[in-house]
Amino acid sequence: MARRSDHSREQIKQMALLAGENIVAEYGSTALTARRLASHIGYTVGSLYLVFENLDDVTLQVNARTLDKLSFELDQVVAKQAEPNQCISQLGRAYIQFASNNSHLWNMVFEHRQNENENIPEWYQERINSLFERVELQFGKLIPGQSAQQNALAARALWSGVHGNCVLALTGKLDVVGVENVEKTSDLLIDNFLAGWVSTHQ
Amino acid sequence: MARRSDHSREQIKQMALLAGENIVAEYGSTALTARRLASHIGYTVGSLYLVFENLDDVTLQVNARTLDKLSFELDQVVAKQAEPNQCISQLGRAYIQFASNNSHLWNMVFEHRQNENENIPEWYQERINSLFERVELQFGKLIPGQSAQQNALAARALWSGVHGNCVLALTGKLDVVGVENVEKTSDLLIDNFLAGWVSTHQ
DNA sequence: ACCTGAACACCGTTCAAGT
DNA sequence: ACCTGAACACCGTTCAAGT
Repeated sequence: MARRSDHSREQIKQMALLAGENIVAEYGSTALTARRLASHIGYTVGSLYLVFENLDDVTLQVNARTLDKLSFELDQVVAKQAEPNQCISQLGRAYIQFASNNSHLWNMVFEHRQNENENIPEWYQERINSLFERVELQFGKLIPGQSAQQNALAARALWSGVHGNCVLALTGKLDVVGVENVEKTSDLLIDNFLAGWVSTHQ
Repeated sequence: MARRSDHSREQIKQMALLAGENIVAEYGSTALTARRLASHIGYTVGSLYLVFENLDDVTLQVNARTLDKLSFELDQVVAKQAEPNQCISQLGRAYIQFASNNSHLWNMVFEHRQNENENIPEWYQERINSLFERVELQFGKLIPGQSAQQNALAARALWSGVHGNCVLALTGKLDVVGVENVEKTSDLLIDNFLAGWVSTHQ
C-alpha cells in the first residue's frame, strides 16, 4: 500500500487516469470499477474520492483523453489535405479508423449518458465542439462566403451522420461486418451530401 | 406474494415486460433491476430467472417492443406519403419525434452493447433490418431500376446518419437544444443527400 | 495530514428448502 | 411443480479510526 506523501494529489490523479484508460481499452467500460482502479494504482478505494468526485468523473476524464487523441488524429489528416472535398472524406475515414482501433475507449465516450439533473460540463462540451470545428473549417473552404452558422449546421449534420454510421456498424446493428463496409456507407453519405450541398449552394 | 399457478409462465413474462417498459419509460434504463422488476409484478427475484435467461434478456425484449412501436409509427407515415422524397423526409421527422417522445426507452435500445462473445440474436437483428427496409422501399421508388443492394446501402447510409443526428442531439452532445434543432440538421442531411443521390444516379 | 478499510445500501445470479 | 429467500460475489460511496 502506498503511504502518505508518496505521491501528490495530481500524481495520483494521473496514475488513476492512465490505469483507467488501460483497463477500459483492454476490458471495456464495465471493467472500470473503483476497487479495480484503486488496486491498479496501489491505493484503496477511499483515496480515489480524494482526487475525483465519483466514478462518473473518472469516466468523463478518461473520455476527454480519448477525444484529445481523436483530435490529434484528425489534425494529421487536415495537415495533409488541401482540397476540402477530399479532406472531409479523409476525415471520415480517419474517424472510422480511430473508432475501430480504439473501440472500447471510443464506445465509452458515446455510451455515457449524462445524469438528467446535471448538464455536460463546459470543458467537456468544448472538446466536442472543437472536433466539429475541424469539419466546419473545411465547409468554409468548400464554398467561401457562406455564413459561419450555415457551415456549423452543415458540419453537424454531416458529421453526426458519419458518427451514426460508425456506431451502428461497430455495434453490429447495421448488419454489415468489417471496417470496409462502414467506410462504404460513410463514403456514400459524405459524397452524396457534399454533391447535394455544392449543387444547391452556388 | 403470488403463489403457484396464479399465472402461467407466459403471463409472468408479459407482466414483467410491461412492468419493465414502465420502469424504463419513467426512470431510465438504470432503474431496471431484477429486484425492482420482481416486486412490481409481485414475485421474487428467483422467479424472473424461470422466465428470462438474465437481465440482458429482459432488456433485449423490452427493446424489441420499442422497435415494434417505432415500426408502427413509421408505417403510419409511409401510408400517408406517396412521393418518395417527401416520404423519406417525413420518416426522418417521425423518427426524431419518436425518439424524443420515448427518450428513455429509445435510449436503452442504443445504449445496449452486446456482450462481445455472443452476437445479437437473429430475431432482434431482423427487427432492426425491418426498420431499414421501410427506407429502402422509398429509395426503390425514388429512382427505379437501381439494384436492391444499392438501395439497401443508400438507406443504411442515410438512415444511420439521421440516427446519428438524433443520438448526439438528444444526449446533448450536438450543443443544440430542442427537437426543432435536431429536425433542422436532420432535414439538412436528408435534403442534401437526396439531392446528391438523384443528381448522380440518373 | 494522509490514507485505510470497514460499513452501508445496493447490485445480478443461483439453488437448497419450503409449500 | 412452483416459488421463495438466503447466500455469494460483487458494486459505488462514505467516514471514523489509525499512523
